[in-house]
Parts: sequence; structure tokens; C-alpha cells
Amino acid sequence: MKSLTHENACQQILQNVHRHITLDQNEKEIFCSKLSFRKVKNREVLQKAGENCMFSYFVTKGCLHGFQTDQNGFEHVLNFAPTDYWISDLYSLISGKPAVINIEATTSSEVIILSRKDQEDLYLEVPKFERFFRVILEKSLVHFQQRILDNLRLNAEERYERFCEKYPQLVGTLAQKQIASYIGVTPEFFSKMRTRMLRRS
Amino acid sequence: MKSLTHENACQQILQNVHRHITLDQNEKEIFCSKLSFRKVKNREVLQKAGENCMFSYFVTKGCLHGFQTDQNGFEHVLNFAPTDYWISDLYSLISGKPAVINIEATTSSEVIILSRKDQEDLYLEVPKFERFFRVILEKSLVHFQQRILDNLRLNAEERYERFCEKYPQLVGTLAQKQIASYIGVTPEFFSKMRTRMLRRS
DNA sequence: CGTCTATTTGAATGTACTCAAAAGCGGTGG
DNA sequence: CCACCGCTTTTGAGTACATTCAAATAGACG
Repeated sequence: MKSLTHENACQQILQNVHRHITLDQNEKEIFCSKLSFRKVKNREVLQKAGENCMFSYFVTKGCLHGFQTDQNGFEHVLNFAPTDYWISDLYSLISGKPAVINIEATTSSEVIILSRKDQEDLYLEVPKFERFFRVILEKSLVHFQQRILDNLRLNAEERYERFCEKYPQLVGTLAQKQIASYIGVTPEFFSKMRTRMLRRS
Repeated sequence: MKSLTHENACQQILQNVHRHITLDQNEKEIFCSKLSFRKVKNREVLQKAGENCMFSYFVTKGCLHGFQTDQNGFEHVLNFAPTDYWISDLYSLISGKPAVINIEATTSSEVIILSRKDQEDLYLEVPKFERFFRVILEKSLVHFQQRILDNLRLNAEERYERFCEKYPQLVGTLAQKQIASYIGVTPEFFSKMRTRMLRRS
């Protein structure tokens, strides 16, 4: 018997899944039986670089982010995962090698957890999920491709504007240094750039 | 009845497909019946930005690349597709909106063409291809994610070294300005950087 | 061989970084 | 409730990496 929170989370992810595939009652139950649930505190770590990635996370509330830390201690944000987004270290998940990114909450959050093994089983038991994740991956790929082109074409101000368009709900909640690290500038430069932009408008 | 070239191309793509899924004779025939073939001259255009993307291309020989052109006429290379790679404007393909990238041959090449419609039919007729493209997309996503992190972490020299590791077979055949545009620097700076690196070694 | 484009080289410039220090802000414990 | 601590943000000066513009040279292709 599941708690109300779990029921709600299941409803939420099923609603998301149904945007791309249609499941019957049995398939829904198979899927939900593989999910677990967790509250995550602000700054809590779900995945450490160097350790094998064994889970995919679906955010039902709050926001996580994936990042790398370089030899100088600088963080580089690969992605933010607000509500209804999936996040994992895909490299580690599909290769079985140690993770290259860290996953951490940017605010107190709630996530659904799908283990690597359960995900593989799911593909076999309910092949529709091959399609589901194919579609998710396509969208994700388009997003990352656009980001690469933005990084090639745009200067820091323009990249920040893009970020604001893409994640309007995050602009107010994230630390500036996290946004700076996503668009690829230092916190100092980001701060100066922001005052410059505000002065103009 | 197909030409020998077509037979060879079919064998090549089937061999590639079999790295991820196993097809029986009937499934192979369904798949191959949807493919067409084409030789592409150096610099020939397969996809123009602004026009709807109706095809995915699989390179059997040579190399294509996808790029955007900005308002100053500068090209920004999203990806190279050497032998055994797929390339398309995924954004346009899945959204039905006008393409945002151009696809062109970097050298005389040969490609297999799969239309958007045939690809969709293929998913329904041979659902194993959902898995195939899911796996392809996963690998592609990991590659683009790594590139984003490289662009955040590394300076131009290091990005060039990465490029050389990733595409050793292309380093000799591409124009310098194409490599420059992939790693995100001007051709002039790339030229200076290269002499600097050669002087050192 | 001639034309067109790519590459090289140099000087001046600009965008973003580094280092250092001060100010702001949030959480925690007395 | 306030004071303190640690972390984030701001500000400034000096620097570095990469761009721009211009001109010369080299290469590719018909």
C-alpha cells in the first residue's frame, strides 16, 4: 500500500508518459511497481562523479542539476532538471563506467527513482517504453544541439537571454553562480554583465 | 532489382543495425525496401536551413556536416557525420518546422536516405527499430553532452586536441576553417594556434 | 594558367578572466 | 532576537585569450 505522496507522484509521471504513449491498466501497474520515491534536501547529492550511475531520476517537485567539477574546483553545469524532467549520468548509465557528472538538488525537491536494471526490464516487459524514451531522447538531443549552436554563435549576454527564455521559472530561484556556470562565464563577470544589462533597460 | 552499389550499401547499414538489434530476413527486407541511395559531390547540399527536413541520412562513404550560418555569414558546425553515422536536422524532423541547420558534404560521399514517413512506418512495422534508434540517440546525446562540457571547461587548444582524438580520420581531410568552426574559433586564430602548437612539439 | 578561396601573418581591439577586497545575505547557535 | 560565520555577490584593476580588419601568400580546381 502506497502513501498519498507516492500515489500523487505516480499520477504525475503517468500523465507525463501519456503525452507520448498510451498504457493500459496492467502496463501502468508494471511501470509504477518499478518506481521508488524520495524527498531531496537542497544541495543533497544524488550522484557523485566517479561512482557508477545506477538510477534515472524524474523530478516531481523542485529542481536538480548535473555538473562537472574541474581541477581548479570550478563547477560546470550540464543541465537543470526542473519539474517533469528526467536526469541521470547517461554516459555512466549506458556504458557502465564511472559517472562523469554530479547530480545535486538546487532546491528542496521530490524525485521518482528508476533503477538501471528496472529500466532495462521495462523495455522488455513493456516495449512501448522504447518509444517513450526514444521520443524523450529526441527532444533532449534537440535541446543540447541548440545549446551547442548558441554557445558557438552568441556572446554571454545573449546566452543569458536564451537561458531566461528557456527556464523563466528558474531565474529567480537559482544562485547567480549556477546560472553563470550554465552559460559559461565566471560569477564575477556574470555579476558585472547583469548590472550592465539592468542599467540599459 | 538493385545495383551492386545498393546491395553493398544495404549490407553496410544492416551490419551497423545488427550491432544493436537482431533482424530476421523479413524485417531486413522491410527495412531495406524503405532505403534509397545517392552519391553526393563535395560541397553538395542535402538540406537547407528554412526548408522542412524530410530525410535522415546514413553515410556509407565520405563525410557530411551540419551547420548554421549566422547574420555575419559565419558558419558554425554542429556535427560531422563520417562513415556509419546518421545525420539530419532532428529539430525539423520531429517538429515539422523549418530546418535550422544546413547539411552539406565535406567531401564526395555516398549516403542512404530514409524519409521521415518511412521512418515512422518502420517504427510501426518493425518495432525493434524503436530500440535501435533509442540506442543511437543515447550515444549521440552522450557525445553532445560531453561536447558542451568540453566547451565550458577547455580552452581552444584543448578543444582542438579533443577534436583530433574524436575524429582522427577527419583531421587530414577537412578544411581548417571547418575544424575552427567546430571548436568555436575564427580561422585566423586557429591558424595561429596551430603554428604555436607545432612550434612547441 | 588564371581565378577563387583558404591560409598565414600582423597590429589593434574587445570580451571575458584572474586576483583581491569589500559588501550583502542567510542560516545557526548563544 | 541578535551576533556571528560562511558563502555569494559586487566592485575594481590588471591581464589573457581570442577577435577584427587588412594585406600577403599559398593551394585547389576548372
